[in-house]
Amino acid sequence: MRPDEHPEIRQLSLFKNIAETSFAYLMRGAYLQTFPPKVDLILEGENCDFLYIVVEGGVELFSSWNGRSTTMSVVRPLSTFILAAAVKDAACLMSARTLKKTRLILLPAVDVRRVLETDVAFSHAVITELAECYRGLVTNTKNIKMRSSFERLAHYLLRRLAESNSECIVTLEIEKRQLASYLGMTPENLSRSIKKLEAHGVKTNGTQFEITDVDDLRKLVKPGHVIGEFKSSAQG
Amino acid sequence: MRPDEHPEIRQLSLFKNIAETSFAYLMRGAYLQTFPPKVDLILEGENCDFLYIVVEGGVELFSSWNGRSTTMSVVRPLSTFILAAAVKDAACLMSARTLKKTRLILLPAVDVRRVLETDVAFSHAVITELAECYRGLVTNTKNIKMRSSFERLAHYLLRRLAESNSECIVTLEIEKRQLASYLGMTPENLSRSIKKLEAHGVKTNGTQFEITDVDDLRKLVKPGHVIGEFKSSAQG
DNA sequence: CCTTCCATTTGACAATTATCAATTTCCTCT
DNA sequence: AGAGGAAATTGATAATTGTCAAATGGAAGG
Repeated sequence: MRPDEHPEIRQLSLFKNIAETSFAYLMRGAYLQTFPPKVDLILEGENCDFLYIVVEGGVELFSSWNGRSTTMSVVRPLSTFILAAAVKDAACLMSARTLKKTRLILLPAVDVRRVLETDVAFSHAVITELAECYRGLVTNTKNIKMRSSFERLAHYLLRRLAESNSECIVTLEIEKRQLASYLGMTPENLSRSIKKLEAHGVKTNGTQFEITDVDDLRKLVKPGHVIGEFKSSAQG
Repeated sequence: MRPDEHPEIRQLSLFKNIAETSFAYLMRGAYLQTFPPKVDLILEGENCDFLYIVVEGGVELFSSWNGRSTTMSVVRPLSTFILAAAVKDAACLMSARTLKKTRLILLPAVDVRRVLETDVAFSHAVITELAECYRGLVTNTKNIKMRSSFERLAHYLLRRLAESNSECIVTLEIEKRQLASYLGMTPENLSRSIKKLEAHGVKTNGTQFEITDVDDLRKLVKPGHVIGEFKSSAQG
């Protein structure tokens, strides 16, 4: 891939401060590839050969066991995923599939580990990234263990609202059954929870959510204090 | 603290390969301190001033929200905790308290970040450590989301059995209510689950568990394939 | 040795969440 | 536009998990 093909990825926190030669080295071995929707990219248990960058589209990280399956995270542009496995040269703990048509950059994990050895700035960026992924997951785990599914939905909406430009509109960017899986509930119960939200200042219409009474939602979520900062996603 | 006072900590993967001067620098600012049981060490939300090393005893990492509380991890000697917050100079996402009389080494987080800037070997060790913590938490999250509380208990026992020297004996090193919280269930339900285990090749006596039929347990846990590697704990 | 306290256990019950089946709605493809 | 298929919703029911209260047991301290 030509390094200048997607100049925006140079701005990723992982690459922003690394040496030009390091970046060029990484780009030399990089693929740019476009995948259709619902394509499996990674099967958990397999060794991790690439660090992935989502340039366009979206990728779902999920896990399956014994007939069950759960969405761990949804990765949007521009971000990387499966960094932890790539640097450790270890088996992936999550599977990955495209949500829709998706453009990805694949960096060979060997190259990543190689640059890690030579570029201190890259090491530091990886440390920061991993620490953020870890802390995102900590918040996630706290959510799952301490909040009910209804509260998790409310929390999710507030988080999305904080990320959005709008004062009161949140538009889901994933299907509801994937949201349900991410939140650790069934699609049926998500449906019922969404209905219950109407009693708490949220009007819904398909994938659109209008928060008419933020304070009411906040009463459910009780953010700020400790548990859930409004950012982070965790996709190491 | 005298660097030679606890030579074993030099063998921690975090410090094993760092320069002598780096290690000495870290030790120069280090405290060695002994705490009684049930002492609060960290309150989540507060900024993180130290990287902690458990030399003796045990520390519980937990989180509280809205009257609820959950054990996130139990840290045993010799390990560090709260690394992610320390390197990021960020607020702690978990609280910490001693389980029993505990001897800790406190490394000022500023010193840790300082050495990070100068010692490449330390950077690499931190990367590995953070990646492992992250992956531990991923496994944890998968457990909580895909297994029932009874299955989580069975999984926990097998994990502890794998760590132990014994062929068939597992001795709990934490109180049952803490185990319950760690596993995401109530003490009452843990009690009932332990009883249910007797039908699956486990004899119990207080904190002692004798696994008389490992295969039966394995049938419940279905390990190996993907979900749960038998190590890791996650205490970034 | 006894007392006291607290963890654990047990039982009854309630709340939450999942499952199954049947529609309905929405999206895509022709 | 219409048909087909998948997603979402709804209702009924079951399973899991949590809550409350009481009884038991074990460990620490006098």
